[in-house]
Amino acid sequence: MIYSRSAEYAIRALIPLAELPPGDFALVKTLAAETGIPSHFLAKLLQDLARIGVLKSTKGPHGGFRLNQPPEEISMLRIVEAIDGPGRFDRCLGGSAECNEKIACGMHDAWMALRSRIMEYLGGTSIADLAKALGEKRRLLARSRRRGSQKSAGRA
Amino acid sequence: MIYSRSAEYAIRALIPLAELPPGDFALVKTLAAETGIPSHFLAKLLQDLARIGVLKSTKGPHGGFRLNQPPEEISMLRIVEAIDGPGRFDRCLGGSAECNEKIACGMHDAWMALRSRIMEYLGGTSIADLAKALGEKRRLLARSRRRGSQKSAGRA
DNA sequence: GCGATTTCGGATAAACTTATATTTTTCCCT
DNA sequence: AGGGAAAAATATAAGTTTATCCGAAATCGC
Repeated sequence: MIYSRSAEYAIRALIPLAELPPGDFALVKTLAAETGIPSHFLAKLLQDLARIGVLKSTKGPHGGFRLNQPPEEISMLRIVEAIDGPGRFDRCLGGSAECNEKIACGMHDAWMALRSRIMEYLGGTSIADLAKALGEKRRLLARSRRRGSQKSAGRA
Repeated sequence: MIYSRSAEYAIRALIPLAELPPGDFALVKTLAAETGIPSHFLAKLLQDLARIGVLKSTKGPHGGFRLNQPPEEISMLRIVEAIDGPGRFDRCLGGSAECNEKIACGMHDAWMALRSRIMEYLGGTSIADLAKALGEKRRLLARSRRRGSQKSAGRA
């Protein structure tokens, strides 16, 4: 995997949050049920995201979590760095702590190319993008299910 | 990181093995000293690689480890799969155990594109490639370290 | 203010990865 | 055959990630 499971959870939970009517709060319990993530664990992750300003939390009745900024402005990279710590992709595949042109490492150049691909993707994809892609996919699936056979496809 | 530290160690240790005169055995202790990898831990990794046939080991005096096949035929992917287990990149970034066209996942398509890049790199790069790239880099560094006297002669 | 609801934060623990130490087995050489 | 060298196997420990639990603090409705 490219990032930790924790980061994966965080990103996954942000999508339903992005689909919420702006301003609405969601309960951790609800998000956990929707995504299948252990709720207490998710709570901690969301707290971390609240701490860095991505989410807003309120306690008490009608409380919960909501986005604290437009989903377009939240990149996957930001979440990965918040959860896994920064510099996750800085270390060269060869292992040198800091690999550069001045260090003997046969992987450096190829890794940098691949790395930039990864960073482009993570940095260039926002939660809004993910939510939108998911919505389209859901529509597509619903349509093909209506139109196609009654035979149900395998569930996961 | 893209793969585990264990896999990183294994790949790193294979490079000096590939640079050895064909047939020669290297001691774990020597490899560990050269690469800076904890020797006992490296021993375990090399044992794993011997088990899957990438390395050949012999005990006793003049024993040690050597490649069991040409380094051109050992891809990084093979090592990563041997050490980290197969399917490390099968899981979609969104978390679905098996993500495909039939499952609602907003990341699937983008991830598949990125994933194929990664697989291409890991699958397409052999230990021989790494050793060669490293050798070239070492030569280049040595030359530029002898700097001062003349501008680079432009020879390859 | 009071009680209900809900997050927050700390403590704990299970699982996995990484690392080390020790013993056993195998093999070569004399 | 016997002694020594080296990997193999096993056990243990440390560290990190993942997961769970619980009490405290905050907020709301009354």
